[in-house]
Amino acid sequence: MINIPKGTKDVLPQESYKWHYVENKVRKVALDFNIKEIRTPTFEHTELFLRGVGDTTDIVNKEMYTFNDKGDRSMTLKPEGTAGVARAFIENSLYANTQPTKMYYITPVFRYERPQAGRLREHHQFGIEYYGSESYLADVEVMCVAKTIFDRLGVKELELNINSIGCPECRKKYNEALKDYLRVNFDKLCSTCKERFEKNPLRILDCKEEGCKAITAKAPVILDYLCDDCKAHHNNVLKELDKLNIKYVVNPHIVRGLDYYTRTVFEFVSTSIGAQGTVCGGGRYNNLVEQVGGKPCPAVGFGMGLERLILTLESLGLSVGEEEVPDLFIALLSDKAKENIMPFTMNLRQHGLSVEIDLLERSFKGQLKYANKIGAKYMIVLGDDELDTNKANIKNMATGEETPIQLNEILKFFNIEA
RNA sequence: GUGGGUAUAGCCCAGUUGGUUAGAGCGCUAGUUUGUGGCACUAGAGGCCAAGAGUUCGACUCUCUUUACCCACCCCA
Repeated sequence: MINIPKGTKDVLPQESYKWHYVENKVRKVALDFNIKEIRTPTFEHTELFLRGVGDTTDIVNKEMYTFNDKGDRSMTLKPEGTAGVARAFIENSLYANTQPTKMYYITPVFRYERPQAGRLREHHQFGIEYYGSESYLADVEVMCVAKTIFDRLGVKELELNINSIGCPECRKKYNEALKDYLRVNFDKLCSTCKERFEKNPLRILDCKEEGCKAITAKAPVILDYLCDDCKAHHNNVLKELDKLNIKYVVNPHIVRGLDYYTRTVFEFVSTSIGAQGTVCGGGRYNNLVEQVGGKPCPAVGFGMGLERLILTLESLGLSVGEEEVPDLFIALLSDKAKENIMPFTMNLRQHGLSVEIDLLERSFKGQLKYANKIGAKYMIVLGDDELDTNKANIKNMATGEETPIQLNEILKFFNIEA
């Protein structure tokens, strides 16, 4: 028996409707914001992620599915959605069009991690990318997209955490201040944080070790070190969120794990789906395009984990949609009916009616049970009487109510033009 | 990579201090007199008890190893 790779999941026929539900919701929200879909390859040159995501991140260092193709090129299954979009943006000269360029994607992403609740080796993200605007309005609109999705799905419990990690200039100053502070307590830091100290001291703020948390609780806050422009940008974002009545928590400790972020970073966090509660994470990445080889172009966006989103809906008892069921089941009662059933059924289907028949040659009673089992909305019995008179009863399976109908008026019954 | 937990029917689970034919519920299939499903009742199919080794007269049960899954750390969506 060959089984499914660790950390991956089958979406079975009886549950795929959940995916259709969230994907449809999310696509409709994108449409309402005039965001267009972009599809990029599942794998890219490894170099793209080294430069885009950043070679000091855990994602790049130890979680990528990297392989050499037959031409000995190093390829990597996308560990996140943004880098590929940035590459496509540059490669297809989308910067030459009228800006901004607003794009969304639904894509699998791959990270070699230890699976646990809400964490998989292959998961799926909905994400949006706004290129070409430096304005705080773009940051706010991006957050509004996420908020709108949650609102329409009925999720009220997510907390929006927001922070600014400034631009490279103010971050430099802050890093110095932070290091000065941490140096005093260096011995008390955990071993991984000691390593982070030189490479990426910001990450220490995100450490979950009690000892480190105690130290960082009183650490200097980056918001106090922002340059005037970054400060103004951040304040404008918050002001705008206030106007929109979007609640948030300014959390100076959130630091995204991808190196491309600048200024705004944010997360929507759920407390109901286990330890991996971040359903949506994003922010601004003004330097990404340049880092992967394009002319500088500001950008902002987010990624949203669809598995975590579905988990959240289910854990909160919210709708995840309904399983698709056939409109009509046709039960057979005679050989003559059997001879006619296929053309009869195909005609209905070709007009867009979802019709099911028995393919196992069951007994009459077995067919009715089957019709019930599959949740058919309506049922008709096709026998010699019906074929001779062209009349049948159409039965509402939920209520048991039967309505006389002409066999050639089934489509009309379902309000479908013949 | 580091911890902890679990592994018996398709699914969720029982299984007595080790004792011979391994159990329930749900689901599945078929019936309850032959043109009407859902409920109820009856019957049936379906298990190398995760794998391997050990202890024992005897192992689903005890020991060890392996594997898989789950949860947490880490990281992140």
